[in-house]
This record gives sequence, C-alpha cells and structure tokens, in this order.
Amino acid sequence: MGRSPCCDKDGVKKGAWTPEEDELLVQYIKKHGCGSWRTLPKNAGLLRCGKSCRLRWINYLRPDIKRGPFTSEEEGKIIQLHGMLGNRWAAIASHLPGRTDNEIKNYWNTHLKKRFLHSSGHSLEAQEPSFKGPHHRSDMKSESSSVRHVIQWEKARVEAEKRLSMELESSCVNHFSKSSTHSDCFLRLWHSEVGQSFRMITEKKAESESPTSQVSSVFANMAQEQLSSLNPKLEDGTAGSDSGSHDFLDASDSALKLLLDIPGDNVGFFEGLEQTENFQGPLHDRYD
DNA sequence: AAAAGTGCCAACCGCCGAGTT
DNA sequence: CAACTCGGCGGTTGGCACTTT
Repeated sequence: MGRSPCCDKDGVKKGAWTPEEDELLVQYIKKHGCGSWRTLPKNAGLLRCGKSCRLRWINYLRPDIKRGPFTSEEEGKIIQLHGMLGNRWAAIASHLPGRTDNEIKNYWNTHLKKRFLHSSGHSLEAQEPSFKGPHHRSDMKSESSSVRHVIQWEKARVEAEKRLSMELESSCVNHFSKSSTHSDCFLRLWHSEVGQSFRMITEKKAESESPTSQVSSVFANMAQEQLSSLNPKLEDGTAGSDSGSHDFLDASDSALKLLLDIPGDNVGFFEGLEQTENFQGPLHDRYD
C-alpha cells in the first residue's frame, strides 16, 4: 500500500526560508491558528509543503522559542532525560520549556554525545572486530559489533549520568529522603508513562528469545513483584496502563520530574541491569 | 591567500500511529 | 476491516561558517 506524498512535489519550494515566507507564515498563524498544516501553505500563499511549514513554525518561528546557548541546568536535564528516555527527543523537549526537539537532538549529537564518549575513556570505533551478525551469541568476544556498540554506548551513558547525579546530589532537594521510600519511587516510576512504555516493550520482546528480552522480562517481573507487595489491588498488572485508576499518581510530567530528583544512589536498579550482557536499557527499543 | 577539514544547525525524508472514511 | 489522511517523530543531510594546514 503506497501512500500519497504529503504535498505535491512539483512547484513546492525547498531549502532555506526567506524572511518574506516567515512573515507570511507568522501572520497567517497569528490570524487563523495552525489548523490543518496540509491546507495552511495554500491558504497562507506559501509555496511550501505543509510539513515544512509546521517544522519552520515549531523549530524557529514560535514565539515561545528560547534562543541562545543551553544552560548547565538544561544540559543536566537533557543528560538525565536521555538516560531514561533514550532518543525520544520530543519527550525530552517537553520538559525543557522553549527548547525544540530538533535543537536538543542537535545539541546532543554535536556536544554531549562527543563529550561522553571522550570521558568514558574509549571510543566506540576503537573496538571493531569482525561482524558475525546480530544474533550470534556464543560469547562476548564474538558478539556482533553492533550489539557491543550499544553496550559501550549504554555504559558511557550510565557513567555520565551517575557522575552528573552525584554532582547534583548536594544541591537538589531530596524528594525521597523526606517523604518517599525507594519502593515508592519504583512504584511511581512503574505507573508513569515511562513505565508504561517499558511494559509495552517488555511484552513485545518477551515473545522473542533474545537475551535483551530476557533481561527486560526479569526487570518487568521484579517490578511487578514490588508493585504487588506494595499495592495488592493492582496486582493483575493491567492497572498500570490505566492512568485513570491511579489518581494518586501524576502523568508523565511529574513522574519524570520525580526521576530527575533521584540522586545517584537511587538509580542503581538501572545500573545493575546495565552490567548484564546485551543490556540495552529498559526504554531503548529504538537502539535495536 | 587558498585549499582542505571540521563543526554546527536548519531543513528534509521517510516511517509510524491515530483517526477517519 | 481495509484503505487512506494527517500530524508527529527521529535520523540524516546540505550547506554555511569557522579553523587548520
């Protein structure tokens, strides 16, 4: 089943936007709002694809865009959120007011990623043996380069997170030491959007035989046990996907905020999994 | 001064999921 | 239920600016 292009390729302008085009787009959206991106360019008198207009508005023309370099606080948030969410730039951006997913993605790829690889003490490319395919599992030495690439990357990432968390520990408000237990933290995480994503991934992967899915399943079972012991009412395991049944829990925003407050010691359960061979992180199916 | 190399970022491309017909 | 539209997302790239040789 093919799909029609989002716009007629002929007569559609591409490349850098001119100030005149920007002006047309801004004026139109100010008057009529975004509405349908597909029809917007025609109505606004622009020879652009609707997608292009949307991107231009979201990444550049929106009035609430924050310009200028990232602050160290923003950088810290990006690092921690990336540790939890992986390359889900839009989700990360939603926690950084005024920053766009594109901006964060660029910043990560051009600054942070490089810095982590450097500080982790080994380059990813430095260890590149023969490729034996993604499912070769006899031992670590013969592990496929792509899998080890992921492992190396995860290690570098976790190290960086840990370091950052320790740095922040002294200055941040320790949410958990005051009112919550470790288990409580876990419970909240499990019911958050993050936890929901993870459960979905785990369910899918459990169908296959891959080591990654086995590790994920262990994590999922562990989580489920914790959950059951803490709140027997939820032990059927389906409750987590029904946000309406957990009015004591906030949506993803607060859950992530909570996670951002976790000091270094409390993210140990992620780190422990990282030490397992082939671990790709509970939320990182996109690395597959 | 010019060529080559590198970094950065705006914009494009193609895929996906949700919603609609 | 299949076919299709649309918005949204992440990966990638083109081209400009700057630095190095």
